[in-house]
Amino acid sequence: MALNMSEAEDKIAEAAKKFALKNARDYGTAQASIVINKIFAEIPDAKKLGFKALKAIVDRVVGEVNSLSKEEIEAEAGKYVFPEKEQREGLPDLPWADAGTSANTRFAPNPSGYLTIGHSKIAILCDEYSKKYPGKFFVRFEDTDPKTKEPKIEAYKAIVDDLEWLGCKIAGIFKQSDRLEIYYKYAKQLLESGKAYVCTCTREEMQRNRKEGISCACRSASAEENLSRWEKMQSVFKEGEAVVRMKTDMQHPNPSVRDWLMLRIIDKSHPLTGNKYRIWPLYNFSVVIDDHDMGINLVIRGKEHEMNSTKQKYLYDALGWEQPHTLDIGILKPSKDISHKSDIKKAIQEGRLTGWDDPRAPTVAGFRKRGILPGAIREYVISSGIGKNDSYLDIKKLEAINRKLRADAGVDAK
RNA sequence: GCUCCUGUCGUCUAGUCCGGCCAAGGACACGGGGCUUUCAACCCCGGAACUCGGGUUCAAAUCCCGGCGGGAGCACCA
Repeated sequence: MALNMSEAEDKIAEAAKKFALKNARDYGTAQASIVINKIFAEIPDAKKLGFKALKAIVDRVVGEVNSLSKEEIEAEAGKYVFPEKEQREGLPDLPWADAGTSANTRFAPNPSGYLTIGHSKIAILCDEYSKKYPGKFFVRFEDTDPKTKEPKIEAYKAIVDDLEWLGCKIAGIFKQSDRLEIYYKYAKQLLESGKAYVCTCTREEMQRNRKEGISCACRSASAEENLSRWEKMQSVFKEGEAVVRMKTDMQHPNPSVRDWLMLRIIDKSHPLTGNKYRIWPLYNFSVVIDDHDMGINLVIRGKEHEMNSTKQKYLYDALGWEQPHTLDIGILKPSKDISHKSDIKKAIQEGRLTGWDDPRAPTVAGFRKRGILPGAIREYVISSGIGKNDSYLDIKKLEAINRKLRADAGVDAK
């Protein structure tokens, strides 16, 4: 038998000995199945040999190794070098990216308050990826609802300050309230091409139709009619009397996808534009226009937006644009009792916190006052990854990272 | 209810796409020891997990089916 041993078999027997020694050293006795796995993983030729033949070799070698004394195993194993496990550094690679990819990202807050730790996770991830794949990171204020989400003037600056403190490299700052003419241009284009229509049904009728998958008469109106109705939206129609809808699929399983709303009339003064405009875009419409306009190819957002991709796909197709790549991220919540911006607002009102920058507040401003370094927040965010599971902030871990960073920087040196 | 997403140590996670270098790695927390006048920090050591049940395979955290748990969306909000 020994005379017929091929070169491959020698190689395998040698590898088996090496793995068996390591296995015996680490766990007391070597196990054949573990050794076989390692051989399959490291020696491609092993498959050619066939499982039975391989097992015979491994069984023999494992038997020999297990008959050795502890000292002998230790000595023999010491002759080999076993690589340490590798730990990935930083953020994972983008599966679709290659060496020349540049990632253009955006952080799109509503200017209604200060940045929480949850927001900063998204912002830092955007910034990090636009650095990892050199591209641009934009800030875009989504302030298109002066009624239910009234923008706060101070917030525009406070948010930018927080982002800069966090070390984000901002390539440009946009406000959607500056961009209404652009949205109108595309709305008209869509109306002309029959991809969208002005709907004058009442809110109740529309809700019922969507729920039941029924197309209303507005849907089949001519382009001329739609354009004329669009003009009337500027002044004749009252708030709630007409909206612009995207033509999607009235039979879509999710009723909210069925001919979703693109623009509506709001007769309330906007803190930035006053009464200049009264037709305001809805989120899904303005987002698509802006992302395309700004050359965004990587959208990083909270996973609650995941469903919006389905809606937006119709718009991208209608305009002939390519949908950007997306990363839907699990929400990083400050703690069990304070998990949302509104909880912080409430705590301030009730006097439990002195303000958004209270050192106990889970806001960027609060952490700053508390002595947390921006680098610590970034490192924490990066270590928490891009998974879709929600998680609570592990404050002890953040503080541990912070301690280490402060020591490295000599901040607390005596 | 419908549509979609998700489930790894106490916690946050790596690994899952492409099965085998995983009897599952790291960090924080915890326990023990060291150092220090004490505490903290720091150093060393240790315990600690693949949601469950089937299937495929020589081999499953990884693939397939089902159950259970968690989350999101179903706005003229973003």
